[in-house]
Amino acid sequence: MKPEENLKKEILRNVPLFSEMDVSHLNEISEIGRIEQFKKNQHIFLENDYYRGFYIVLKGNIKVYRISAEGKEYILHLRKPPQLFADVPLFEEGGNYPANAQALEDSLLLFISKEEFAGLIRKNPSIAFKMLAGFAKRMRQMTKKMEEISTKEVSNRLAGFIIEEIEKNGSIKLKEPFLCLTISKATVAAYLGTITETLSRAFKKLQEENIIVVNGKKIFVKDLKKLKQLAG
Amino acid sequence: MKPEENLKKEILRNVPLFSEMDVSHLNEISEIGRIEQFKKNQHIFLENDYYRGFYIVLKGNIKVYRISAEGKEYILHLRKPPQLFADVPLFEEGGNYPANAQALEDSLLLFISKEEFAGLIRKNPSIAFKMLAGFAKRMRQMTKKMEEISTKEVSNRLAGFIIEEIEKNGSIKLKEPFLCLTISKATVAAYLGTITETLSRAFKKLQEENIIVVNGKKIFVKDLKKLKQLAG
DNA sequence: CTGGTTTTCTGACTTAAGTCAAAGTAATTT
DNA sequence: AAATTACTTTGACTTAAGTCAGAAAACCAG
Repeated sequence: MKPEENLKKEILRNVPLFSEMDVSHLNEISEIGRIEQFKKNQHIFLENDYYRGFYIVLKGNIKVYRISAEGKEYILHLRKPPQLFADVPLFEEGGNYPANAQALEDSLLLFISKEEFAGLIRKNPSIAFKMLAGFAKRMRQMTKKMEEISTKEVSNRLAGFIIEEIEKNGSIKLKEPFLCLTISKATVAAYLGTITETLSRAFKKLQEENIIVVNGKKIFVKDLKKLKQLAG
Repeated sequence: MKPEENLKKEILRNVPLFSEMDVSHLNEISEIGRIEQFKKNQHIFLENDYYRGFYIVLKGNIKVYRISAEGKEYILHLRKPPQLFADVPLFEEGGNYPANAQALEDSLLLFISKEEFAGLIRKNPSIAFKMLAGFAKRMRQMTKKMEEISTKEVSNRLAGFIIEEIEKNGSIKLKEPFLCLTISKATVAAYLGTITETLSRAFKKLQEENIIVVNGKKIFVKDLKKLKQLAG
């Protein structure tokens, strides 16, 4: 078996959508999915491309974004293993991708075509419920983010972002939580709905208040309590 | 049959979730749902209340909102017939309502308990797919709104809101589209992620540019092309 | 290592939108 | 209809965050 195959099975087990499947089912999913490699900065699809199916991130980091009429980039999601993206259009009328997707680093994706997925869900209708749970969770996250963008200012949103990240990497439990950005600060800015200059000043502000220490791409949390307070 | 019963059946036929059900199924849904009346300003549920089930709007207007730590109201959704609300928590772990819901006018709702719904979906698994389609549509709307809030300014968001409303009431096809607000401008402001003063100025701006004419709660669209352009 | 590119930061300035206070208008009650 | 209340608009002011331009730092390829 190719080394990729092991990674594929390993990750599939962690995809919430497939988490309760037994081995034979996982093998089946593994069969219908096609592994695709993308170099850093390479696009996976563009807005308005014909919708072929969705992706599961096996390795790397993907940004899904749109460009506004005025040319401003707006980042809809950042996706790491074992997350899905472009799964929403599976259940929509229109036949095109509604946004752009680009690899932020060399990435490995599992592509599942809409036709294959239709077959899979026909055989395992319980996947529909998994999907509903996944959608529900994301809607919750989205409403939270929407609320944040319209009621909080940038430094508060940054505080929230840092907390999310140290929760994900588990270091929130340590005495000094930390995080190492795998994406550029310009990307973080667009994700928080702002621009690099403003983000830079927000980082400075948090540093001046002795809440964090920034060293290039590394961020050390000095005062988690205050950080949480800011994030609200 | 009570007059409410007719309204109930009539509306249920229009709920996308139930749209393709045959009469016997609709009757069944009608059976399990309980009609509830709410006076203007009355609350349907509050944040952190125990989650009992979801609602279908038969008549009236409902706002689902949250209050931020600083006391700012943020409106998540405005719901009219035949829309659903509080359906997302059906598929989530936590057992509480994640927001507040309040009637903006005297309203009639159909309440469906989570237990009854679980039974319904067991008998008609196809409802899960309807639900997925509904969630997908809403996620699309939410991403659109999020993008708008973080990239456009208030007058553009207002333009978008007016277009949505005249699309919904059908008057967009007329020579002079119009809309009659059923909610206060303070509510519109909170829905657009801003405050009354700023909204008032945005209305003024659109009027000064001869795009709309505002007369109390009535808004007449004079220049749909420009309005669409602003909305982007 | 070095020259060049990209990314990030800083400062000066502008602007959209928030705050506060007050006046004006509309709606409701008695 | 008068009075009370709620909603909306206006004006003066403040502020968060965007723009533009340039400096500094980090990253990479030859």
